[in-house]
Amino acid sequence: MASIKDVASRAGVSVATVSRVLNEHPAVRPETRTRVLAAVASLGYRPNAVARSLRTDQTRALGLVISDVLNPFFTELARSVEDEARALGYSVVIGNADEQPALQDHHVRTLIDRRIDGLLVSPTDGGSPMITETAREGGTPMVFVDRWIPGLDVPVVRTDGTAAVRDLVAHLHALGHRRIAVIAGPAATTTGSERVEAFRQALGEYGLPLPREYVGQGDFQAASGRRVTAGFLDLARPPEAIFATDNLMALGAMDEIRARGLRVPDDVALAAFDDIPWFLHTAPPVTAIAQPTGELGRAAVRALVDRIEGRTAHSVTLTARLVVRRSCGETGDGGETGHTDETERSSR
Amino acid sequence: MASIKDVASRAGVSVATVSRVLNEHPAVRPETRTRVLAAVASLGYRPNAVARSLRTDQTRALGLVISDVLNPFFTELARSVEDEARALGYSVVIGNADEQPALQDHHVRTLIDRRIDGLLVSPTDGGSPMITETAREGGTPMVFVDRWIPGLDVPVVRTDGTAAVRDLVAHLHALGHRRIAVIAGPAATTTGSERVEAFRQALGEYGLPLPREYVGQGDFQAASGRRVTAGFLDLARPPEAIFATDNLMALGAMDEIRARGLRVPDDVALAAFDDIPWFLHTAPPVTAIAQPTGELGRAAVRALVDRIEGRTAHSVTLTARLVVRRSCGETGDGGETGHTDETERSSR
DNA sequence: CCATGCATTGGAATCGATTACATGGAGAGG
DNA sequence: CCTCTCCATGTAATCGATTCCAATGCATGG
Repeated sequence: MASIKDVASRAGVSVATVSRVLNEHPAVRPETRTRVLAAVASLGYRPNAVARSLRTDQTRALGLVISDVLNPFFTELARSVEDEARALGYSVVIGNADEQPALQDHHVRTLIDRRIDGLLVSPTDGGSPMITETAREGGTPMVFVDRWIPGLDVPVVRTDGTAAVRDLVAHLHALGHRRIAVIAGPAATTTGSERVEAFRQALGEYGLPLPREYVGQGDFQAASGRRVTAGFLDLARPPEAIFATDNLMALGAMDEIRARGLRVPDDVALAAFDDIPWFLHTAPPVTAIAQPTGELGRAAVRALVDRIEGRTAHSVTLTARLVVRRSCGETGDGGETGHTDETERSSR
Repeated sequence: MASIKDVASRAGVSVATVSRVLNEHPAVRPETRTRVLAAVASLGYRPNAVARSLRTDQTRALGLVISDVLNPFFTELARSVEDEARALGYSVVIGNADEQPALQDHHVRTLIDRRIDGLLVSPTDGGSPMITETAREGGTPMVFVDRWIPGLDVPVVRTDGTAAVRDLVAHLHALGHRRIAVIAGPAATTTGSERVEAFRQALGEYGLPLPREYVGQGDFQAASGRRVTAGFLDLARPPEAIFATDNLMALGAMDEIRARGLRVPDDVALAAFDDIPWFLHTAPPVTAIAQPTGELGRAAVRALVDRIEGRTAHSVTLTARLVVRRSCGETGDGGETGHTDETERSSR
């Protein structure tokens, strides 16, 4: 592959001049500039980003360490992150932690070794040493997205779901449900604990209890949703409604309910945190709390790039909203009004 | 961040010795080795991958340019690619082409500028100049996955779906469907044309025609599936069954069918290419042709790494299989036997 | 006519590693 | 006791860019 030296000798100038042309330095005679550009074109020369990075100490790449790529929520997040990053001139290197702290650390370490300019993380656990350390040292700019680790001086871009959770409880209550259970995420993650907490509080506002046996411990994966749901359905007094704190666990819950020959919402109502296009097409369509995922990803990138480029980054909190479909029962007004605008979403 | 020089002076040796220790060069006295390792640990030194890459001319990173990350098929592919790459000591840099040739070229160019060791592509179009050029020059090892561009000397790792398509047609025929339409993908992609061709041929074996108006042109996105389906349903003699050549277009088809108040499979039967966990949970569960996605990704990485490391890479062709559910109608034997083993899949 | 200044350009150091080659010392063999 | 090896280590070149500083040339003004 042609290097800057080849271009220089082809154009009859020094490498310094070639570099200046390429970096649009003003002090280059137009005629020289043309000659250099011609040499560049004829050789098909492309600057070596590795060499440039070494010299300038910036890679124009961002790292994104995600909890689980197979979860459509994170897929969409990753996509919007990449979009915004590209718009700002950065590439994205993704690492999939698969909800495993060890894998997460591996990716963080690898990314830092590669000297990415900044790191976007939705932490899998509550206090990975690798992450807390890089946050403390402040060598690599970092921003948390979706989930975060308390007590660190790192901007957080996340969604507040408390209002939506309250709306959901109101919805369930209005439909007559009183015994409501929740499938929790890992307590070590903020989203895992916050959602349950918001739910417990909202139930309290309606004078509803959240007994211990109605809180099942999941891990944000479908299998755990199924296991927890099995436990609920085996209770002497099984719940009338189940709230899964993420979409994959809701999927597992549907599996288990269906496997027992029960029906949603007739036998058990079901709702989920994190809306995804597919929820429109399940039987029945699932009532879910929707995060502004695209905006979340874009805001996270902007915050990170602010930090990288020396501006002050601010935390951002967006709000989730309830999308009522049919998995909790029919409301008086017929539930969802029409399919048309919802379809727009799944078709992007 | 500490550099190799810092380690050297801390350990009282030269940088060469430090480098030898780090690269497990045998000619280092054990005592020296210990001293260096101690310095490394006390400084928390990590080698700068950028500098190393510049010198060794390898980045230990693979590029993956994917047609559409939001498509669960490609998400799963990306995940398995990352898994296998990590196992072999490589990182993966993903680029999402979003079915746009221009975006695809942008990513290919950026990745090559970053001097990735090899490139995995599922081409969006039939002959991007950027891709054909890099394939011809042979500078960066390349492997096609899922889709490919004919006429290039590039290994291809793909799935052969002709047998599964034939099974599908047999299934539809057995259920009494005779007027069967297909939603095609972009003709410029191999998967777009092959699937339709296999379908046409299988229909022929049953003496069924595939009239022009029963072939709708889609682009692998949900919206196009919806549009094409609308066209089908507006025909004087609408088809009894629709075969969508990818999962997103099947989703769009379901949208349109449902929006018209029609039912699957009673009014129109539906089948899709590419199985995904969600198809189990739609109403009704969708009959689909499943690719061995994980194996596809892993085989692609192995082929690419073979090429990178100087071994000869071989093309790989895996076979798809039909997964019968209920969206084409009930078979005599009751269709799917049970939910249990299928559930395993969605729970991974 | 000379000093000054500006516009261009080149030389060379530098980023952080790897590695060929040189060097010095110790032990072995004669 | 000298020389030849071999082992361990250091010196320095190198990868491909960027950028500071110096040098050159030409024009302008006094």
